[in-house]
This record gives sequence, structure tokens and C-alpha cells, in this order.
Amino acid sequence: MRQSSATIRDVAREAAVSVASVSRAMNGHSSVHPDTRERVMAAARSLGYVPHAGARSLSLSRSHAIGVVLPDLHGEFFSEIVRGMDREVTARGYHLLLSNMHADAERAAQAVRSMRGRVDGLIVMAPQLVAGGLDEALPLGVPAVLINSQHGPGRASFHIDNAAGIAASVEHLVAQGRRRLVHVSGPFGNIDADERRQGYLSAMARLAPEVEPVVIEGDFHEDSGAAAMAEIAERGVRYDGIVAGNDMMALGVLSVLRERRVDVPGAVAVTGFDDIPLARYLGLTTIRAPLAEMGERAVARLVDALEGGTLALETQTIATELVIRATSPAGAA
Amino acid sequence: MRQSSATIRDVAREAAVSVASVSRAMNGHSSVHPDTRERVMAAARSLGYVPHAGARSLSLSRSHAIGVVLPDLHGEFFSEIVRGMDREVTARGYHLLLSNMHADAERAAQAVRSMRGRVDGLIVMAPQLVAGGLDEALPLGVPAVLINSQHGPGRASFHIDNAAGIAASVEHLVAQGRRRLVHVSGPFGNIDADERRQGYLSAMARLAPEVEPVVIEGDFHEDSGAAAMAEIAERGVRYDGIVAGNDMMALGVLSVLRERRVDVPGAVAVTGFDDIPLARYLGLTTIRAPLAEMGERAVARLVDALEGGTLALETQTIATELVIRATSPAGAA
DNA sequence: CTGTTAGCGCCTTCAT
DNA sequence: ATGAAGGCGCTAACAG
Repeated sequence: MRQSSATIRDVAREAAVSVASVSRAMNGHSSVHPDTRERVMAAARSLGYVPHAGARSLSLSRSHAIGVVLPDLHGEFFSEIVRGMDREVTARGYHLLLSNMHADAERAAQAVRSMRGRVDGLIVMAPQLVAGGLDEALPLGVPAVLINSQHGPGRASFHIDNAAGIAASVEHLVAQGRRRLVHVSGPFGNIDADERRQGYLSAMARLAPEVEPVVIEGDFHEDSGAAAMAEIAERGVRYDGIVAGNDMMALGVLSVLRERRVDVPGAVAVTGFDDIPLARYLGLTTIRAPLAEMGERAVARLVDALEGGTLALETQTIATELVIRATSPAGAA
Repeated sequence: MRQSSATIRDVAREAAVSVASVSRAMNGHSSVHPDTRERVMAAARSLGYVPHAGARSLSLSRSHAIGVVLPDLHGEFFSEIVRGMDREVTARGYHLLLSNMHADAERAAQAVRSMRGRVDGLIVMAPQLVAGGLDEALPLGVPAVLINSQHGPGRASFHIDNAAGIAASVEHLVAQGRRRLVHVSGPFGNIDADERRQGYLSAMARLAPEVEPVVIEGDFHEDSGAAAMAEIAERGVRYDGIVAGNDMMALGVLSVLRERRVDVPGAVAVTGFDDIPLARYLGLTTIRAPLAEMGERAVARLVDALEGGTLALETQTIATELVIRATSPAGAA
């Protein structure tokens, strides 16, 4: 049953021409006699011939595929970026090849290596890979765009301005007269988490220098937001605002607050990061980053480079936007 | 700069052996002298050699990639399925190649064709493609698994039991003494929408035969849920329950109800379909389908077939589960 | 155990 | 305008 499809040679035989002519006809070259072209097309149609992309890639050294390496598809964050990439890639006539990259450098390198020879370029998102690991893993000769990853100089990359985003949250809360702000951080070592935490610390030092900043480590999941609240209670920390490292943890925070019948935003204001759909529904103040757009831009940048342009080896910063909602309305406190 | 990577021949030269030996050594064949293997590995390492997957595929006629064709990555529905596929595919040592399929049959066929020669098998999700269109587009000789798509006999596929899911919702509401149930449907022609609508109609005929069923067409997006409520009001329809075709539309329905200060679930109960994360947060009763698991199973089935097994040309039905929440609590009405 | 050779399917000079 | 032939990088017989 597994009848192997027709090849270019079958078409050539059927049309009584050489394979070269078939190739030329199929690829719309000009120097082909209309009659020949017609015969070739007819033969191809009748045989149900479809060019073998793999062979084509090998011959042209261009696969028209770009590899995407990321931790996982879990949650809104990555799927939103991938969605943007998918949109652009479709418009450009390319394909997306997905690959999971695990946290440890060895398997990360493995994931990257396994794409050599099947993609023309790479987009890598490795927020939890330590600096250096990524630079070593990336193969030479394959253009790559990095997103929110730690890397050395001389790489094309995008960087969401995490610190500025969190700083905006802190400013917003401080403007309401709140000063005892606690930060629920993502896992230490994750670059996004680290930058956000650093943003919180800097902003606090600048805007509320007399207050001792408090950081609780979470893991970006909802449960850890709730757990953080428990720890805060245990340590007897007083606070009038919680700046969470992402929306999911903010939700965990909110559920605990609601359980304890704490007045939000009266007594405590809460902010998140990412602006996932849930945030809008629950009225959570958050920081929005144009993820899909960043995905599009990453692809555009890469494809432009592949098609003759040059890949600017610079980091492009993606600005974020503070979205104020019910958990910290403008005039509160 | 674009220094072309080392090939198997470079390694052979460096190790002073033939390319065949390099190939054998790299692929862990048994019949290779330990010394040569060592020399080869050393040479490969020093040259930073990474096998060219494309060339390998061509030679082996196996790409270890499976193509996924779907409408878009928008929303939870597809990304959840893709997440499951991604998980399984990683475990099996395969890659996922994404491709968007637009609604019209021509471009759908195009999307499928463009994957010939780059994947070993296909997983296709085309809920809005009319019967026949898909069967024609699918290339012979490439194993394919269809998910929630219209197709002729003799295909391997999965089918979410939409009708049974909606029927469960209707039964649940009827058990509460509600009978004037309105269905907000997805777009006509979409197989999921059609089956759910049909499930509603059958269940109504069976459980509330004296009631005239009411169907309003939406488009699976939130706004259309709100629009449906407007239309219902305009037509003066009386109701005590809204059975939406999916969660997003149910959310639209809920927002209108809340705006009008209608008592939910007292006066009106609402149900959705999909069990997106938001549903849990908003306490929306819904139908859950194990999407990620279905994605995993689709990949497992396909890969098993590719590795020697045979692809059972049958439709496997995915059972759904009624998740009762605040918008239609068990003892209400 | 190892080297030589012939493809996998296609594109592209180089002749004609 | 067309055909013949070499090659993309790798693997799989087939000989030694």
C-alpha cells in the first residue's frame, strides 16, 4: 500500500523530456518552451507528482524551515509567541520546526544539534539556561535569533524589558501611597524571573528606600503564589501590595487573599506580569508584552537575513505596557 | 562568516578512514574496531561535526518528523492538542513540523503538499473543511491521522464525542427542571459546531419534546456569545438555560447576563464546552475533552505505524466529561 | 573490520 | 530550448 510517490524521473519519462526540463518547468524558469512546459505539467498532474522537499533542500541547501527551540508549550506565554511566529512564517512561505529544550545544557545542545540540516535558521528561547551554555550549543553557520535568553555578545536577540515593566508596577503602587511592597519572584536562575526581581529591587531602592524589600521565590505556577502568601504570613511580614513575577502566581496570591477576606485593592493591591487572558477577566493589574508581535519580528528578522540581508547582531528591546485594572485601580488606597 | 559546517568527508579525512566507517561509527554500528571508532569520534569532535539531518533523511527515506496541519494556534483548543503532541513526539525522538491550513480546500491541499518529503507522517485537524476536500488533498503513501475532521472511510482518525458532550449538558440542565434551553452554536459547516448543535437538537427532542429548540449561530468567539444574547432578546425568546457551543461564547453570554443583572444560575443556567482555564476560574459548567492526551495518542498511533506497526484505519472516539460548576450547580433551579 | 560504489530526489552548470 | 552529468551529505549493500 505504501506506494512510493512519483519522482521527477517518472514525470520526465511520462512527458518524454529530460529531468532537467521537468525541474525547470516546475520551478517556472523562463527558458522552457511553452509546449514542453505544458506537457510536463500535464504529466505531473496525471501522476500526482509533488516535488520532494527533502531532496530539494539538499540540492539547494535551503530547507525553507526555521527551527524553534523552547522549554515547552505550556501556558500562554510561549504559545502566544509561537502563534506570532507561525503567522509570519506562513506569510513568508516557511515552515516551523518545533523542538523542546530542557533545562540542562547537555540536552539543550542536543536539541539544537538535531536540527542541523533541517532548518535554515533558529529561534531559541532558553530563559533558564545559564550564560555560556547557549553560546556553546549554537552551531556555527546557522543564523539564530535568541529570545529572552542569556548570551554573550555578537548575537541577534530580543529582550523583553522585564525590569522596566516591574518598575512601572512599583511606581504605580507607590503613587497610590503604598510602600510595603512584596515581590513574589519566579525561580532564581530563570532570566525573566531574575530581571523582574532585579527590577523590583532597584525600583524599591529608588522609590521607597526606607522600606526593606521582601522577595519570596516561587516557580511561576499558581500554587507557588499561594505558597508565597503562606510564607509571608509565617514570617509576619506586613504589606499593602504584592508585585508578582507573573500572572499565574498573582492568581494564587489573589485566591489566598480572597479566602482570608482581605480587601483588594483596599488593603492590598496586587499586580502580575504577562497579561494572560485570565488577567483581564479577573481584573488583575499586569504588565503586557507584545508576545505575538515579538514572535513575528523574530521570524521576519531571521527570514530577511536568510534571503540576502544581514542579521543585525544586536539586542532589540521589547517595551512593555502597564495595564491597570481592579486589583490596583488608579485612585485606590 | 557563513562557514559551511564540516561534512562526513571532512571527518573521514581527518580520521584517515573512509566515509563508510565514519557513518558506521557515528551510528553506533557494532562492526567497527574500537580504535577506529575512537579516532572517528575524536575527529568529529575536533571538527565540530554534526550529521546533516536532511541528507540523512534522503538517504534513509525517513525524516523523523511528523507534520501537523491545523487552522491556527489561536486559543486553548489547538495549543493544548499541540502541547500533547509535542510531549509525545519528544519522547519518541521525532520532530513536529507545523503548517497552517486555511479553510478553502485549495490552500489546504497546498499546505499538505508542501510537506511531502519532509515528514514521515501527518496529523491533520481541519474542522471546517467539507467532506471530500480533505480526502483529495491527502497524499497517498503518507500515513495520516485525522482529528475532528470530515473524511471518508478508510482513514485513521480521532473524534471527540461532541454530541454526547452536549447531550450530557442538556440532561444535566433538564434534571434541574429547566426545559427552555437555547443553544448558541459555532459556525455552521464547522464539524465540531455541527455535531454539538446536532447533539443539542437530539437531546432536546428526547428530553424536552414539547419545547421548540432554539439555535443561534455564533463563531466560537466571545463577542458572538454576547451578540447571540442580543438576538435572543430581540426575538423575545424565553429561556432558563443557555447551552453554548464553546466556553468563549459562554463567557460572552455570561457577561451580558451579568450586565443585565440576571440571576445566574437562579434564573438562567449556562454551560460551555472545552474547559479552558478561564472556565474554572469563572465557575463555568462545561464539557472537558482530554485534548493533550488526544494529541499524545495521535502521535503515538502514527509513530507506532511508522516504526513497523500498522495504522488501524478506524475512528477512535474520545469521551468527554461534564464538569459541573457554579453556573449550573447540581441542586439549582 | 573496512573501503568502494551506487543511489536517495532534485537542481544546475556545461554543452549542444 | 534542451539533455547529460555531477553533486548536495549520508547510508547501505557488496566486496575484500
